[in-house]
Amino acid sequence: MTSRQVLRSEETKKSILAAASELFSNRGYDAVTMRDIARLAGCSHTTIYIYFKDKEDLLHQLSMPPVQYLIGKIEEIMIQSLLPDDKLKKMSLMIIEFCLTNRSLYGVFINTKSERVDEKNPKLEINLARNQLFEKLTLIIQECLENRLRDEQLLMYTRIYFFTLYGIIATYAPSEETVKQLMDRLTPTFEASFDVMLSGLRKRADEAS
Amino acid sequence: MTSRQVLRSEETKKSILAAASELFSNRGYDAVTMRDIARLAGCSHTTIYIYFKDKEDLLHQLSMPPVQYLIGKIEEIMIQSLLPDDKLKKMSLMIIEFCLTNRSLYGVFINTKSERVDEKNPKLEINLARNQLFEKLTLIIQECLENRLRDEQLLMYTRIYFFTLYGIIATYAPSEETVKQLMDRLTPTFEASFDVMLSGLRKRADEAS
Amino acid sequence: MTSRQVLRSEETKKSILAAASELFSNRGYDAVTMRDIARLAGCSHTTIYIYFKDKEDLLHQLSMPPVQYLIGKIEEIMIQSLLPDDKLKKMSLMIIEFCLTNRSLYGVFINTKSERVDEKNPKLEINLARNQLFEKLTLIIQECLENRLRDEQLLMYTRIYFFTLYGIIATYAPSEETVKQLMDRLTPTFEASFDVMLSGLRKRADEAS
Amino acid sequence: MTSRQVLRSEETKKSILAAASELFSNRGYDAVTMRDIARLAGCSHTTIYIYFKDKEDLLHQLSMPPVQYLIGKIEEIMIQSLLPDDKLKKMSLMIIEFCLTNRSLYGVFINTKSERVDEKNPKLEINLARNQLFEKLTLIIQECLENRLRDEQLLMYTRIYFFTLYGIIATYAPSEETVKQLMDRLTPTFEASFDVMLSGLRKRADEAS
DNA sequence: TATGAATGAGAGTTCATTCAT
DNA sequence: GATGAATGAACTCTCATTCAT
Repeated sequence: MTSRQVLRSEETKKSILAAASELFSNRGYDAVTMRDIARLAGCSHTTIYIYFKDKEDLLHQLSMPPVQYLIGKIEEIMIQSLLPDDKLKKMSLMIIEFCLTNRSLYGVFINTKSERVDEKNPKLEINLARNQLFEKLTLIIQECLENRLRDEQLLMYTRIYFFTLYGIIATYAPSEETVKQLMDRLTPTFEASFDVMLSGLRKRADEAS
Repeated sequence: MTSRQVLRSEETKKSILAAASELFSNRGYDAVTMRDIARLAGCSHTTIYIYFKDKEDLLHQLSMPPVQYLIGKIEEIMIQSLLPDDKLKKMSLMIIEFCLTNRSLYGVFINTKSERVDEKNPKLEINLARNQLFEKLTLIIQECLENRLRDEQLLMYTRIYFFTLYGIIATYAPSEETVKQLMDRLTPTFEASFDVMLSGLRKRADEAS
Repeated sequence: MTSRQVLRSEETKKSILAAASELFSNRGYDAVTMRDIARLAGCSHTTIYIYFKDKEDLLHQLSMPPVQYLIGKIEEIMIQSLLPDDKLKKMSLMIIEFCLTNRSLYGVFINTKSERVDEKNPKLEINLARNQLFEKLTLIIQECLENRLRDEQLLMYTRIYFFTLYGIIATYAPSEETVKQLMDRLTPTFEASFDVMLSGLRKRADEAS
Repeated sequence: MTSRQVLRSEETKKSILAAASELFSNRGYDAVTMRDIARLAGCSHTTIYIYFKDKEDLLHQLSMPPVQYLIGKIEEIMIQSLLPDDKLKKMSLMIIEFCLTNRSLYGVFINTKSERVDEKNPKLEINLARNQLFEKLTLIIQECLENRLRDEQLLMYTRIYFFTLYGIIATYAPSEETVKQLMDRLTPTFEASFDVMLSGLRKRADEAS
């Protein structure tokens, strides 16, 4: 195989992934057909089967890279010199935007039959990523609350914060508005949510100590 | 029509509803076929069409009664002589328990393509019910915050509270634990969540006024 | 069986026939369901099977009486003291109106796989009736042309006249207008058609003799 | 795509069209199922959907080409140097032969729920074709009657002529004889019909002027 | 590598008909 | 005699997937 061929082959695979990503996001996994993907990718639907075992495999291969990207971004925020509260807000908005951007995938990302959001020992790679994210969230929340929390408290608080975050995502994921529309319209509401959470958590932490 | 026939007819309908409920819960509406339901209900798939116009009608008939029941229960709480905070907590726990009990339907209940959770003018009866619930929530939150809120503030605060509630539900709905197990294990966490939310909302309301 | 029961039984059968007749006429045999018929007849769909072997049997039992009625009417006209031309016109209009009234049945009436419209030796009773009609038509046409025609000529002329008649019926049978609307609107056209045909036939008969 | 593939594809499509044509002709559109067609065509029923959007599309693709062919032939006749009467006869015979050749489709061609045979503003392409034919008929009839007719007269006369033509077609379409047999046996009758019509129309036109 | 052709399984739904009462 | 309950066969159409080139 010449390097030209390799190149072309890789391009085809990329275009399939791009097409699938867009379609899954906009219409949901079930509503998208292999032919839809092929049409948008500019190839035959049979070509998809050269690169991917089946439709599900396509979904799986599709879900990892964006998550990795998100984690990278989150790590960048972690080392920025910002107030903890601002870090948490920035990170939260980023997670929301990410999940709404990858709407159909957010389900895969957040929800793959994991009994508890804090569960270690994940079965799928995707759970690994989710847990990484949960850890980062824990870290920042600890920072925000000035590291006064015991482990079990911290876990609970992170869970509580996570509920709200997940609630936001789950509320707007089925919407048919674009991510931009949603974020433009709702960012103030989201930020208010974070404020409320942080205030509440602080109050409780103060009372507990 | 003899009473025996009536009885048999009612039993068939019930068994169809039971089968549909179970299957929708476990696999989701789309993934379940009419033939699946019939098989589990122990009848021919055509029999379903005697009792239900189509698949969607089955879903609707399935989802309305429990929701009506919930609303009744909530209304009972509303008129009890309790502290506003306790009413809100009781009501919240009840909604969570209800949604986890009717797992597959909670999606229908909360999520039927409604652009906004606060939207008026609903197209389906199910939306009506959801909006009723949202209104009750609004009322109690206003009470909790001593009626100091302007409308737009109140709306935002209710939404924020709703996010957390929905987040809890969405987090544990996919779990395979029984409702009882989940409630026993997590009620303290849920109550902590409500506390945190209320504290946070109060703080913000104080600052705003 | 008491006479009261017999009476009631006959009424049920009649109401089924009436309902079927109306529905077949308006919507066509295939588009009508047994339940449609039962609903209009005011009985259960299973009751139909007491009186009729199946749907087709219903159609057959349905098609004979109106045809008999038509033939009776035609015979009345035959013995009236009218000019032959007027008889022919009256009879023609009557046939058209009849066929449009019994739209779905006219097909059965005129068209049951009969190779030739003049064929003797019919397989079905319905063909018998049609042939009777054809004979009457032949008689009047002979009258109109002053009995000058030889048999083979007469046959051809009747056929030709029949084509026009049948063409009219076949043209307007699929229409969704009511019979009354059609007859009101088109009677002049129909009468002109008869005139044209008669003139033409006379001219040709004159030349031949 | 290799030429072998193209060839095979075309053959499949042809075999589907052939099968559909035969079945529609013999049993009528509604009574034929996609699986019937597939069985006769020697392919899977899903294959049909590769070449045709749905059942109706199949019917349409089936009916258009022959109609176009007929119109072409008619136009050829229009410009030949023949006596008007001979043109009309030739054209009429051609239409009859065409309709009998495409028996099942003649219904589609002539009868697609068109309120009036002279209606302008057609919804389907097939109606367009039929109207074209009606216009040509009108033109020649005007010629035959030496252009003496007013529009409304001409319209009525064309309709009358059309009735006869349609009556002939409708009479012999259900026959199981071959087209050749029918034409051989009946052409004299058909020609006599045209003569009668023309004589009659002329007589009436004379009297009216 | 890539693709058009082709398919089997299966979806929701309808309907004439039979069964049990 | 009459009916509600129930069903099997069949309908059109879709889709993920495989085959042959």
